[in-house]
Amino acid sequence: MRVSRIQAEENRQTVINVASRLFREHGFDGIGLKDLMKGAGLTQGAFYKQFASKEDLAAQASRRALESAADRWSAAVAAKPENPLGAVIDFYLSTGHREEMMDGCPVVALGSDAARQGVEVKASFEAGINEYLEMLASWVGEADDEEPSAKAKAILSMMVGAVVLSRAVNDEQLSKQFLDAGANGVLTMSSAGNVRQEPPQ
Amino acid sequence: MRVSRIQAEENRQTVINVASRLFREHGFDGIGLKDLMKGAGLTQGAFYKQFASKEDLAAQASRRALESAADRWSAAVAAKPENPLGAVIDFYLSTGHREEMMDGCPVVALGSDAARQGVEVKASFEAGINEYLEMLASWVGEADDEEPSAKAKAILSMMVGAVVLSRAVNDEQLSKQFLDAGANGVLTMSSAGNVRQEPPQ
DNA sequence: ATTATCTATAGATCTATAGATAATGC
DNA sequence: ATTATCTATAGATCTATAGATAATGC
Repeated sequence: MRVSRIQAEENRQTVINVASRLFREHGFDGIGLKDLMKGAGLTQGAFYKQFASKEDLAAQASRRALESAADRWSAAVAAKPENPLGAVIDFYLSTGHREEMMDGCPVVALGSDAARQGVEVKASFEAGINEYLEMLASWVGEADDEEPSAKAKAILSMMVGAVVLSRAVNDEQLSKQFLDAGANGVLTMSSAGNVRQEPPQ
Repeated sequence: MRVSRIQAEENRQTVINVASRLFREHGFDGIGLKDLMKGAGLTQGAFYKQFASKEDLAAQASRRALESAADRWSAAVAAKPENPLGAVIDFYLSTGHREEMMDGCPVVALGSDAARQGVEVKASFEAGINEYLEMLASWVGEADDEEPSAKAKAILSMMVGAVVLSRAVNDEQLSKQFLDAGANGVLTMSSAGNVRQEPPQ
């Protein structure tokens, strides 16, 4: 029954990977420890030797999900380095991304739920969101702006909102229009002038 | 024990109103029938004479939540009719809205979860989202555009995403920046030229 | 007579813990 | 000897149903 330390650590990583997908698919409250462990080929009894609590796993799975999402951005850019923003928009605001909740952006899949979680889960989201922002800011560089990432924040907001909205409606046409309007909106924003960081007025 | 039909219908409405707030606060899976009914001053036993299932209540509570959110937009506009978009931005992208999940926009509070629900819940969201879009489109009117609401969809996406992101992070400064960058981004979008509806390229 | 709501409960599931087992690691 | 995982279970909670009760509505 006992496995080597190396195998045990590998099992732990598998649980985190599986949870990062199943939480996105079903929500933090939509799946139990039994099914999470089963997805990793283990039984629920092994859970508390690996994690302190379900919330602990939620935080680690969120971190893993955000990391893998940022990797996907990087991969898209690597395949089309002459137009990084276009490359990311192409898949992020696609019907493919809309359909694959389990492998898609965790901010879209779990953003509303993250608001109700503790500081550990939010820290995982914050780290991933900052990675997104760094990439975006480097692609939509603003010349001499006191807050260089304001435009990046507006763009990320539009991207996240567009996919959330596209998933929340039945009407396929309306859903697709959110993705397309979002894509064009991001391009409009990226070529627009400075976006101030301070409150309006 | 039995109450009049009028009282019974009133109780039903109270349950829907309570649920529309408690679902936003805790998520669809984060609160049970017992507590939902308790919030309306009833016991869980009365539930199935009022609703077919928990999902049925979720659909009706979602509809109610979206209606009340649209009413709030209207109220903000009525108080400042010379600048309707500014009036809505002022409260939607405020720290006040960020904090009050229970009375805030249900697309932000439950958008990620709505993607996992059935057609009835999504129909409730779709109806409310279309109301939002109609209002926005009338304020950012595009002259002669084949898809008059593309800009409205981009703006709504940015608004929703900005509040989702502002709630998903711990860092108060970063959180506030999403709201402010979103507000300025909406203004940039609203004064920008036409936003096409078709996919980019 | 009908019925809105109540108490009680069935049956499933949830998180977390306890003790057994069998392999690792010293 | 230690420990990673297993089976089993405690105790709480979940959705949904059943039958009792007491008031309405005919």
